[in-house]
Amino acid sequence: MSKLKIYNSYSRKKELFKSLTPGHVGLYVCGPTVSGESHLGHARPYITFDVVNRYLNYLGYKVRYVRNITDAGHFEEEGREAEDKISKKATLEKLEPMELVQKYTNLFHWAMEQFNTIPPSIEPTATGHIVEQIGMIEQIIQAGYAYEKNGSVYFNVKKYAAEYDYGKLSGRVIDDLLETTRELEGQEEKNDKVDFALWKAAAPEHIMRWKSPWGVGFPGWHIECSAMATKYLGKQFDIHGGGMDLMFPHHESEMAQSTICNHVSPVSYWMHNNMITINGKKMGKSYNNVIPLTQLFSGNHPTLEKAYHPMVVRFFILQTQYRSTLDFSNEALQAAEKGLRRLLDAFENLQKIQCTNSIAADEELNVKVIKLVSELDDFMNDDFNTAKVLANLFEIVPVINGIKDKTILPEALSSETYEVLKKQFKIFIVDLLGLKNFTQTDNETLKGVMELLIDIRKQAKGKKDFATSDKIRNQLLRLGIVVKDEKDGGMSWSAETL
RNA sequence: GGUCCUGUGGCCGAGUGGCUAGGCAGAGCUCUGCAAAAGCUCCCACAGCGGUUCGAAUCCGCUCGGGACCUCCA
Repeated sequence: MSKLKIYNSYSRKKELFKSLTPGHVGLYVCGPTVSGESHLGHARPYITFDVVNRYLNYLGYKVRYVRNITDAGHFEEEGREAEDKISKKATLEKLEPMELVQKYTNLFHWAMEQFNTIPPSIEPTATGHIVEQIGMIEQIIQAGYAYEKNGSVYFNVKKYAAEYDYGKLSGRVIDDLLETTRELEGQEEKNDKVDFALWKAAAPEHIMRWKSPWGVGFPGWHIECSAMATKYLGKQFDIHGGGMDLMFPHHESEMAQSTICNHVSPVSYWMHNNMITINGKKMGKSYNNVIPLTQLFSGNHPTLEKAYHPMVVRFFILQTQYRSTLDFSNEALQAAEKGLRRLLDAFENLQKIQCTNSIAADEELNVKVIKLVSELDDFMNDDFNTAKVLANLFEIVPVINGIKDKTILPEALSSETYEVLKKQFKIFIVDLLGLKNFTQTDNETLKGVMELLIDIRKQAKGKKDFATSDKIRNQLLRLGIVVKDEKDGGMSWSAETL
């Protein structure tokens, strides 16, 4: 079998994965800023790295998965507003900052549950780690790579870049950065425009504020990840994940801070997921084109033709390799919905197939199926190519359906093949891709009612009373319940969970 | 303006130089009381122009288009 390879943004190559501590993996993923509601774009990294987490577990690693909650608030362009995003919104909504943060944290957790993501092992908050952040800043100052100005502390990027490879991760050249013509306010404090804040002095109206050796203020954006990753994963850890848009300046700066404090480059493998686009443009608040998750699930948004179940969204995201952009459209989401339903139906039908013959009657088909299944691991090992995994699963779907419809004899495949099929389908669909049925069939009352209706319909059909049987089917359809006549005279039903 | 990425059939998307990706939609057929579902078949595309090669969607160059980052951003 192949071995896991991960595309490392730092080297821009796929590299064989080797964990620092045998049997263990440290995984850090940049979490949400809880100053507002999560949108579709945010869903991608959390679903992507959920699969990474699941797969590493499947490979037998004990994973410590750390994903932070940024609740301290970053600044609007430094100095421009003299208050951070969270405190500003709090005033508008007449809420306590922590009340606001709590609200969006809860909403985020709810959405993650809807997506069937496994919670991280540790979910540290920025506000809970002010002490560690201050400690790190002090170390950087002592090492001579930061300076204090009017109660704020800045990182000396030029000095760092002279000795280390600042810019390599994001493919940036310091000289180019210096030439950037963009004029920002509040830059005059910095010795150099490429320097970034480690600590910012808080203006009087700034609500979120902490005491520090440099006065009352709040931490810079990048330092929280350095502090929390170091605290929970150590000076060096295996994988750091996040969206591509965080590569610069966030991850670049994070790497610089950690390198100075810990005397070693912190991360073995940097992983970055690509963006979700809408009409070709990145979904982001600056573009005013975001679709909040609550609205995506409810369908209550001008661009949405209908509601999309979280499982459909998850499937939609996994149908693409995580390093490619993924374009949102109603058409694409609806295609995903149909595809997912077909896959899950086949998965369910697979469980029902019974077969005991040890020799496959159709050797060619048997070999083909075994090949398709055995490739699944290779695809995951190739930088988590869930798109290819799904493609192979879909290639097996007609075989399963054919057996169910008796156009293919169950004996075509050997019992051993069925065992492998059932086992691997369960592992990949349920355990690794985290997909689950999104139709409702476990409500006991509904079940009872449906049993009755199906019984009546069967009787009607038996008497060729098609008016009655069609009435039942059509009325139920209007309620979102689909009744299907099976080949053997039986009837099945499924209902939307909405 | 700088740096980087990208352009695949009606839509979404895999693609390691040679072999049908896959999903959805569309057409036909089979099954069915009719549907739905399912199965089979068809639609065999790689922005354009050059080049390298026995052979290129895949490598190189140019042109055109799209995007990301350089500022908060998943």
